[in-house]
Amino acid sequence: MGQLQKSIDKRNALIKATIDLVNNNGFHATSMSKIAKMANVSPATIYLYFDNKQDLLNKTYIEVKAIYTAYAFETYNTETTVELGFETIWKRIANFKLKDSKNALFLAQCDNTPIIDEQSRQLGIKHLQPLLDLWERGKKEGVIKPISNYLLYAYTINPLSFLMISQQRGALKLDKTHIQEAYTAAWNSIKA
Amino acid sequence: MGQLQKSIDKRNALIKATIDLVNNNGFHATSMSKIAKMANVSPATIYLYFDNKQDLLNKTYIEVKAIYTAYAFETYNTETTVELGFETIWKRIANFKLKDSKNALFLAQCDNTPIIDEQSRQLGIKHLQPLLDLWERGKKEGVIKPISNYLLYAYTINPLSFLMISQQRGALKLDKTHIQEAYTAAWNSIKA
DNA sequence: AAAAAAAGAATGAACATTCATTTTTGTGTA
DNA sequence: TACACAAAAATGAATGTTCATTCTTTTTTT
Repeated sequence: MGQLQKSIDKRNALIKATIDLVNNNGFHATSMSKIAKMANVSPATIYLYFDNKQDLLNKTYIEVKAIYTAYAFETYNTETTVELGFETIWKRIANFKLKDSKNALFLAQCDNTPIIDEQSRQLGIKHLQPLLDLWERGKKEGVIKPISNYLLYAYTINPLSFLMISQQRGALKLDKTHIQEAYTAAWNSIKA
Repeated sequence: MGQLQKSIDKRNALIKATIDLVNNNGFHATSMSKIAKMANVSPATIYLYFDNKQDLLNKTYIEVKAIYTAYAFETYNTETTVELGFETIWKRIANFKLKDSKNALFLAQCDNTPIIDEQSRQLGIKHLQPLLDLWERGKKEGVIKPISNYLLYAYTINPLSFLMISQQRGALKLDKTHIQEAYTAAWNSIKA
């Protein structure tokens, strides 16, 4: 294991610790010392990898967002029909939120609070471009209602965050049947 | 203006300041001194009205939630049809989120982070009971899909939070047309 | 003039960040 | 291979600040 690998491991440990602690206590109750302790590192070492606490949070957000969207679009092929393409992406996203709920919870928290820099937030949005493109095509083909992408997102993708948080809090147990029901509800709300 | 009135004014000022500061900076960056300053009060005075910072936040949450649900159900009449009843409640909620976006934003932030005590969160959920009752009736009458209340909430009410946050961030300008489109999408996703 | 409410200053803990050293790593030389 | 040694990485302790909360005194109310 070379030097570079070791550095990457340490960086990853810091990011993982940040996600865990922010998920459980929120950003405000997560100190640099706690992050350092959980990553088995000295507090001072964090500053070799990140400028400061805010920078650590922003970079963590961007990385998690990238993991999320890479997963979401992995099986998506731009050549398919709009309906099938949408189902493919939607189900990947649903799957991600259930399987990788730590990362999903972290994103939900960042997206609903002012803890992330606006610049990092904008950067995160760009990753969703393939889905926006698909929706534009769907509207042109008359398969999807001619409404704004914000409404499309609000009624198809965003509800998954709510369900994931509910499940995380133990209020709800989602299985394959629920996922299919949820997909049907999502598609019904936006199909032309 | 008697003593009691004066106390209530001060308490209200503290709650208002808490909402404003948490909305703009998040809970972690909101200090008791700043809250006191914004409410024109000494930091020590806060402790005459609230046990501590967490208590202040919990009580603020409960109060805002009560304002929200009082508004949501104000024009609702349990005697109407499920469809009309749902439309009535949904549009009141939409209206609240647009007109009283400060309070709505505060609730969204509390509902998506661990800053609120679980006990206060549970208390807040109880306020929605009339809507849950309506949904149960709708399922019995076969007007609404036989799916869990979590799914019903996720696809009808929760998207409004996303739209409100997007509007708040200046990414979106919602008008009456959008509201009607959003309502149609919401209803389409849950109607039997 | 007693009681209640409010105030500002004080306190001690916790925090983000920096600093002075120590440890580890990589490299050129025998 | 073994060693010296410079550069890089990592550390624990120190720093100065900020914070929630409390304490003592002052102001207001009855």
